[in-house]
Order: sequence, then structure tokens, then C-alpha cells
Amino acid sequence: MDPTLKAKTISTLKTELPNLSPRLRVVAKYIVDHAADFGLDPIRQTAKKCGVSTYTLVRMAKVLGFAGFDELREPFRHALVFSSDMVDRPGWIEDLRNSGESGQVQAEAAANTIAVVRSSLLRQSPDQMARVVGMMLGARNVYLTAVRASYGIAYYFHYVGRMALPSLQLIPRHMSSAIDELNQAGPDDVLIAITFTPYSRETIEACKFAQKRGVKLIMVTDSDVISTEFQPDEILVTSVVSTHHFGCYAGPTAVIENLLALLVQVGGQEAKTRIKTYEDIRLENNAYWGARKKH
Amino acid sequence: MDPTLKAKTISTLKTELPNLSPRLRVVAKYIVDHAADFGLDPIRQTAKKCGVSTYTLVRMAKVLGFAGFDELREPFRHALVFSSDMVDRPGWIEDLRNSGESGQVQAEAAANTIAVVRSSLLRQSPDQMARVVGMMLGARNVYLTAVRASYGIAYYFHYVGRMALPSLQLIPRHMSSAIDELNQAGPDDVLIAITFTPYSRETIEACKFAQKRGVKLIMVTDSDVISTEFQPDEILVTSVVSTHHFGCYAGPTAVIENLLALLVQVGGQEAKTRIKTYEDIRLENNAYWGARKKH
DNA sequence: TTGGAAAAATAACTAATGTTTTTCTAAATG
DNA sequence: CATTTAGAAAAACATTAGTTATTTTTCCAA
Repeated sequence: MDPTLKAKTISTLKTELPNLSPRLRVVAKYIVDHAADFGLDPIRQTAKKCGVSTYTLVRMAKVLGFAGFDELREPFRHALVFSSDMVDRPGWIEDLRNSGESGQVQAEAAANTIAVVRSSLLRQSPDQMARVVGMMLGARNVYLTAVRASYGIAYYFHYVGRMALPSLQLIPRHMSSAIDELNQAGPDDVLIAITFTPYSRETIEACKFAQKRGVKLIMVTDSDVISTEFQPDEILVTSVVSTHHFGCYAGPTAVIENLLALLVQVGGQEAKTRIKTYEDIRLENNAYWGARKKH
Repeated sequence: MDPTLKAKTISTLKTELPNLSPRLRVVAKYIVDHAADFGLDPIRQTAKKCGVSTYTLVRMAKVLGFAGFDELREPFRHALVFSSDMVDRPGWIEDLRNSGESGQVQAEAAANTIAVVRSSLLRQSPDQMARVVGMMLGARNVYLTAVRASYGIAYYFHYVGRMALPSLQLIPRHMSSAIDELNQAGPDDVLIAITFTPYSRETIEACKFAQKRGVKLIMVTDSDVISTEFQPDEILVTSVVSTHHFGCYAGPTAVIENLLALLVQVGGQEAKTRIKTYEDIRLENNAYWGARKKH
């Protein structure tokens, strides 16, 4: 099979986009934006994902000169297997891999971490990030909740974030549940929930509760689809795939740091002076080793 | 779906290989060696490729605790989509940068994060990592201390790490100082301290105290040279350079996850079964939303 | 407004895929 | 040596997938 066929098809789709009928245009855009999923999914699933009938996909194939849907999808399939072998491993990772058994484990983990960070960052559209930051800055209170392993990154997010955004609150604060602390929350507030498969019961329940109250809901998680019982206003999808037995949280960490960078930028001078006062207080209270008080 | 399932399955296949029946062993080897093809191919094709009947593949799935072949293959399918994310779309950072002002900030932050993660991982020599893991596994107690922003990643490290290494303890536990809890510590113990410029006074003091007691000292920090007053046994140097006002902790997070991967690997079967019991307990106590108890 | 053509959805159909049942084989056991 | 049992293959079965035929919708021009 022609190994460049996938690239050719994508290029054709892009150039032909304006000439296509409405539905076919939707399909073409979907294929270009989700080449990997398109290669993997069966026809009905792809149809569902772009809100189109199965036959529309068949027509898409015929318009492009393929005999049928299968023939259109095949190059995308091939590319899947190929890319997984071809995953770009820089030299230093290869060197690591060749240095004994534990070096191999280290190499796999390192390669995976970089991949996870990259793909997590790649997925965040600037529009959505801007919306999320806007929601945070506009809210009366921004609640932040997570448990278990995710609590670590929530703690970090809060520790840094509250300097730029004083309304940021990490819940539950004490030995209570997040729901207790959402008791006063309403439509002016935002809840950010961080959880990954398998989802923590407490966190999901806090989400459901919050949404019932009209609180705006932002989730940092690993899937577009969590539940039919509630619909987050924004979902920041990150990758937590790992080589060992636990999820790899470097992906979400990267996305959260991205969010922090934006918060500081959009927060403007006000945020920056506030951060400065935090720094000053720490200096005055000898929080840092070796640093002198300024006077 | 559990994003670590593929890694778990491959690891199980490797360890169970000797206990399997002849045909299943062939299948297991095939899956480990051709994970990508296995994810893509239909059952008959995989059966043909490893010269067994389709039902042998179904049995393989059942032996591993899956309901059927489909369920076994699913994580491998997911991995395919993920790895293709990696190769696709070169220049995405450029596209980001050209999409408005906040896109530019986002692009800078993303590029910075990737660079920081890369260089942090690159710096860790396999020898040193092996020494560190060896020290951790050999210690009576492994104390872990950090404050402020670093506390988030220490919390994460501890939450995950203690499943593989029960002697791992996050200090201070309560409203006390780390030094209080190091009172009983001695030469059989290890202290891991996480702090970055400007160094937290409490953490550095804990390091000095510990070393005076003969406790072995491992530091995760951003420089080879901290102080002349004490000399850590091992220093894991990570990069925390950032585009905004705060350090970028994705680097240290990446290194710590690398360490976790090694801990699990070197911990061997014992660690894996311990991790399993944690999982079981969580399932039984309804910690996860939507998950059923196994019986 | 109303034919008519293009676009799209629906539903029926055939081929393939995963699963299950049945049958066969060979090694282990008494 | 007969019997049992686990492992594996073969074949039958049910489901799902891609395709094709038919109907419905949309939109434009007469």
C-alpha cells in the first residue's frame, strides 16, 4: 500500500473542504482533526462522533475516489501501527535503554512521560483555555477539589494559583466532604474537579451536586465523556497513560501549569503585585534559607 | 478506560509467561512483541499470525481476567491512538503561537514545559537512579519532606510510592516540624527532601539535622550545589525554569514518576501484589464511582 | 408555490468478527 | 491399560461491521 496515501488524503480533504457539501465538510474536518480515531473506529462510531449517517461516510470515500469506506480508512489504519513503531525516540533515550535492565525501564518511562506531556499540552485549544481562565477570573469563588493521587496536583495548583487568584479555594479543607463546603455555592461560582479513571466517587458526587446548584463545572480528566448524569461546562482532557502500574500525572501537571501561566498573564499587574506581597511576607518571616530580610 | 491497563497487561504477560500452557505462551509472547499489530488486527488475523485457533486467544483473555477477547484488545487499541498523537502535527506550537495573544502565552508555556521535562529526564543517569532506588528499598524508613509548592509533588510521590514501598513516610505528618519526626531516625534510614530555589528553611534544616544523625540524604532540587554545611548522598537535579512567575514543577514531577516506575520494577512481584491489595480495598469500599465490587 | 435534483437519513442486506459449543488430542493418573 | 483431564482445534452461532437500496429532506430555479 502506498505509504503516503494518508498524507495525500488529508491534503486533498483540506483543499477540497470549501467545495464539499455541508455534511461532507463536517466529515472532512473530523477526519483531518481526528486522524487517529478515524483510523480505529468502526463506521457507525465515526458517524456518531461527527453527527452524520453512515452512508455519508461512504459518500465521502466515493467522492475521494475510493471504492468504499474501508478503502478510505485503510491508510489511516496502517499509519496507526506504523507510528507506534516509529515513535520518535531521541538518541539519549536509546542510550538509556541500552544501559542495563533498569535503564530500559527508565527509558520507557521517560519516553512515555514526554509523550504524555506533549499530547496533553497539544490537546488544549487556546479558545477553551481562554474560556476557562475567563470563568475563573470572573467567578466569586473558584472551588478546587480532588482526592487521592490527584490531590497532590490540586494542592500545587491551589498553592500557586491563589497568589494570582485569591478566590481559589481547595476543598475539602478539613475532615469533611467537598459537598459540605459547596453548600453556599451558586451560579456565580466555579468548581474545578480533578479526577482520572477510575474516577473517585467523592469527586464525581461533588460535580453532580455542584451542577445541580448551578455552579459552573470545569473538569481536568482523561476523557471527553464522563457520565450522562452531568455535563461539565468545560473539560480539559489530559493523558495519563503510563508504563507502570500507576497513572502518569506529568500530563495534567503540565496542563495546570499552562493554566497558571495564563492566569498570571490575564490577571495582569494586579496579580503580579499580589504575588510580590506573598514573596515579601515569606522573606520577612524567614521562610527561605539563606535569604536576608530586605530593609 | 484505565489508561495504564496496557502496561499492566504486558507486565502480567511477562511475569506469567512460564506458568502458561504452550499455546498460550506463544500468544503471550506475540502480544508482548507485537503490541501494535495486536491492537489493530481482528481475532482471526492474530490467530493466524501466531498459528493458533481463535479460541486460544479468547482463552488468553479469560486467563488474564478479561471477559473476552475484545476486552483484552481494547487497551492496546487505545494505545495506538495515543502513540499516533505523538508523531502527528509537527509545528503545533507554532500554530498555537499564531492564534492570538493568549495563544502566544500558552505556546511559550507549553514549549517551556516540554523543554523542562525533557532536560530533567535527560539529566538522570541510570546509575544514580539505580543507587537511589537501591537506597530506598534497603532503608528501614524512607522519610519524605517538602513544604509549600513542593509539598504537592511530595504528597503525590508518597501517595503512589507507599504502595510499592510501605516504609515511605511523608513528614511532617501533623502540625509539627519535620525535625520532630526525624528524632528516631538513624543510619538505617533515608531522607528524601524536595526543594527548589529559593530553598525552604524548614526543609534545609531537616536535611542538616538528618545528616548529623547519619541518615542518608537524597535531594530533589534544581542545583548541584546547595550548601557547604551539608553534603547530600545523592542529588537529583531537575529543571524548574518557567515563563511565568513561578517555578515549573512538571520537571521534578517527571523525574519522580521515573523513580516510581523503577520502584515498581525493582520491587518486583511483592510490590505488585501489594499494589493490588490497595486496589482491592478501594474497590470494596466504593472509592471509585461506577465501579462494581468484584466477587 | 412547486417540480426536480442533490444531499442526507433510514433501513435492509451481506460479509466479517467475536463468542460459544462441541469435538478431538495427548499427557497425566489410577 | 483404561480413565480422566486440561489443552487445543473445529465448527456453529450471534453480533457487529460495511454496503446497498429506498425513502426523506433540503434547496434552488422555474
